[in-house]
Amino acid sequence: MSPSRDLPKNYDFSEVERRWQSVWRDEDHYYDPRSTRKKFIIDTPPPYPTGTFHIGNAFNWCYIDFIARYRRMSGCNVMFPQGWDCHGLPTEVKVEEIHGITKNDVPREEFRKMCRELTLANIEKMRKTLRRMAFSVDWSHEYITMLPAYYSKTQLSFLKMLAKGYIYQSEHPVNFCTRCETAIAFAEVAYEPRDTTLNYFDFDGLEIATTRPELLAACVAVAVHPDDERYRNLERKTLKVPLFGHEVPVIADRAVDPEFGSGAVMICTFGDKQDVHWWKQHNLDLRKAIDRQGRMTSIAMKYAGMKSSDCRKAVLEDMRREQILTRQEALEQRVGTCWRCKTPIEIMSERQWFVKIDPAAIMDAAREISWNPEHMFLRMENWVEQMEWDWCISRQRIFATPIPVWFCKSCGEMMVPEEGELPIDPTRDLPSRPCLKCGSREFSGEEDVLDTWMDSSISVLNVTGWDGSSRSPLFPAELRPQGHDIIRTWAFYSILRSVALTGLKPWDQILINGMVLGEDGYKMSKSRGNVISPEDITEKYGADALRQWAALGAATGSDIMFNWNDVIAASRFQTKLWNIARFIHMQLDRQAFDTDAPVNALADRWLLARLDDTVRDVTAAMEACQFDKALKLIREYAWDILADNYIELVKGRLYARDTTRDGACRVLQTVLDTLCRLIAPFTPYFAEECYSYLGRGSVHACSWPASGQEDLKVREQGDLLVKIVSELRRYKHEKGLALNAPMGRVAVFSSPITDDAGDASRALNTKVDWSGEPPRLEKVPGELQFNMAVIGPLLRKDAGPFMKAARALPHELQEKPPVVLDIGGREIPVPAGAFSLKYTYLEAGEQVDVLNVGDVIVTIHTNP
RNA sequence: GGGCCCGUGGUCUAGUCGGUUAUGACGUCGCCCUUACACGGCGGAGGUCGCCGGUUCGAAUCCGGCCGGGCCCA
Repeated sequence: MSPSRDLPKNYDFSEVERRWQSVWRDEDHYYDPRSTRKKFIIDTPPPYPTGTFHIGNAFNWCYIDFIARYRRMSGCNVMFPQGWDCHGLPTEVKVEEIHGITKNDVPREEFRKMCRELTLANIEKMRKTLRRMAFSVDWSHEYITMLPAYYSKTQLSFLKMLAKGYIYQSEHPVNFCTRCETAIAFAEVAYEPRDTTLNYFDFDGLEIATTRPELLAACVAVAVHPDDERYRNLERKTLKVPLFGHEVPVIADRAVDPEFGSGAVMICTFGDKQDVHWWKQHNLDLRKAIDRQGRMTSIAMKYAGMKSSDCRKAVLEDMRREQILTRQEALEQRVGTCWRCKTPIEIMSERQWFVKIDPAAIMDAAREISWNPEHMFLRMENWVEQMEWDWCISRQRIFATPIPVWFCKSCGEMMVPEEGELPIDPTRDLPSRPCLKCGSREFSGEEDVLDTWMDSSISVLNVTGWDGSSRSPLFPAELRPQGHDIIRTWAFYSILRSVALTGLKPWDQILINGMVLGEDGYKMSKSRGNVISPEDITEKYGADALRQWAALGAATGSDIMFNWNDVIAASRFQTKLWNIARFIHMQLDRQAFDTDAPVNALADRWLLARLDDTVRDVTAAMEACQFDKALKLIREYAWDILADNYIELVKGRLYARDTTRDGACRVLQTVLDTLCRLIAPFTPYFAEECYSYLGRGSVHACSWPASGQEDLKVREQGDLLVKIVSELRRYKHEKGLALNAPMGRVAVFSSPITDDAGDASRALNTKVDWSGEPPRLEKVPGELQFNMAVIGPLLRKDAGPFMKAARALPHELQEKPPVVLDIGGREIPVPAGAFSLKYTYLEAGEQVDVLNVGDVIVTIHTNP
């Protein structure tokens, strides 16, 4: 049964998108575990549930959805899971804000419950946006990292890596945020420019410059450059630290910059990363002057208990009073800060948990992955090459996956749970067995929790069904899509964990998308006021238009500026295509046609040949994730080739009463069907609506169109036909004739086309005669035209002299080229198609205007 | 300071392992309400492809240097 083909005059995206969203079923996008089709698993990024799915997420998801839909149509069994990366500080802060408490005011479990409730509400809001955008998510594979089903896997992965020796605890300098009161990893350190003061002071007779006077109590040595003549006599001496009085050694090290400050540096534990190096290298003492809350410790003596910033002021004041502060200079420096709260980080020595980093193994796996765009691989390489410390995975927070270990209270032995007991919270649960070493039943649970990246870096193991014991047949995944901002975190940690737990790369391919910038070219931010949400756009122009913007706004991997113009252009394309569909259905309904009619007319065969080319090129672009190219090709085909050229050319035939229109109807039906399929991954609502009028079910259940053999002859002849008609249209325009006005008789000579089924004639509203013979006109030889694509590669250096020699030939030889050509004493063969002679024509007998279209000559009789 | 990316008509952008007249969109100007579409059609104007040098018969494309912008990292 055929549905009504009475397409509404206007495409109402809002009504259409709402309708199909309610019709589509989640089950249509489920991965089928029993299927024998080729699997295609996407390790999608789990967003942080802030409650808003922003445009950067939407951009990222558009890429994923284009691929998921394309792969499904290509016959793959696609898994497009949706994860939520829940744990972390922002939620803790938000909960404290909402409830007006601090995390220490309520029991840990109570606080976690508040975090979970907020997170679930946020997830629900974000799901709505995902559905509105028509992302074909497999909701049966949704995962939420804060729920036991997921974090028991995080704990399992911890135990596995602990058993394999990847994880250890150690007292080691770590980056520490004193506001969040937790250690953080290097990847979480953001560097920011700050104005500070460089303070010169007298250090037991030696001038020292420091930006951190508050760390004087933590001073463990003074360093100078070994070649610095000024300090030659100081080596192996000790100096007395001002205000504090302890003795520290003077050491020589080439890493000291003699140009900076006074050329003498005080080494503190720890002012910066360089201090850590010196401390290790020279076996220096450890003096902790700042505690976890950022307050001065007892070694700071009279300054103990002060905040470090107050201590800094007090120390400078005391230096001034003792007249040892000699001068101060303004200095701009880059300070490491906590990426969440922007508090300057301190480097502190603390007992922490670490994951060993094996750069070689990680790079081996990274090299096996195909990176798109390729140069993104370099970002990974650069990051791995400069890794210096292992990955600190312990955090002193609450809303996170607990580290699943206990310590025996009597002997200190570490105890871990059985795998079957997971998940556990060691601060609440107790081991099922007594201490293996001493038999005690008294334990203290580890209070530290895991870095959130420990959750998200096993996303691929989770979706491929890893259970800790064996490798899942679904592993590795086919694709990891993500932004370039998290290569050093998520991509890096995922590869590390995959190598550690399975010995394999996590994915075959990684596709990197750029960042979304505001309309002004800057990063979107509330303070700048350039934020645009996906809902702003879907309300005005619909999800399909937004999706087109994502595809076409930038080449894959590049950053993309948001641009209303592109969204508007996208919605116009939909309007255009809608009108094309309306026109086609009108023609199909106007008069019954034979659906098996032969397709003979040149224009009809040409349209199919061009469709075939388009399918081939779009498919190649989709395979390479070049969505801009793919969508551009589709638009060109629909708008230029189909609407502006083909339809204009065959309109007359379509309006005819006879059966010459049957072939065109048949072709139009095919083309509309194929176009809907090609556009389906990009504009799922629009494609579905258009396709529904064909009465062939859902376009999303269709197969991706296949391309056949290229038909070069039909393509060339059809291109020529279109070119001739468009040249004649321009001719009419220049003569001030309306395009449908009658014009003088047209004759085409030297034409490979001898029959166009009368299409040109009807389109131009005049008689058109086709002839393979040359015209009987007086020819005047003109310019010689060279085909550089032929000449260049064949003749190389000889190309220049060759062209010169060819130009010097008499016209007869230019017309019919000789076999060889003499260039300054040497004879070289003349390649086929190297050049052709262009003619101008004079009127002969009757008055005609002449157009040259390639090698074809078109005459127009000025008197009809 | 290091690594990577980018610089193309007024604006945004394609092309970048060399090849005839440099792609498209928006804007702009002119003509056309031709029975799918004026959210349309046809035509035009507008470019030293950041600058300088090199390689080459030929460079937006390759190489070197410089200038400017961005991202990441010291």
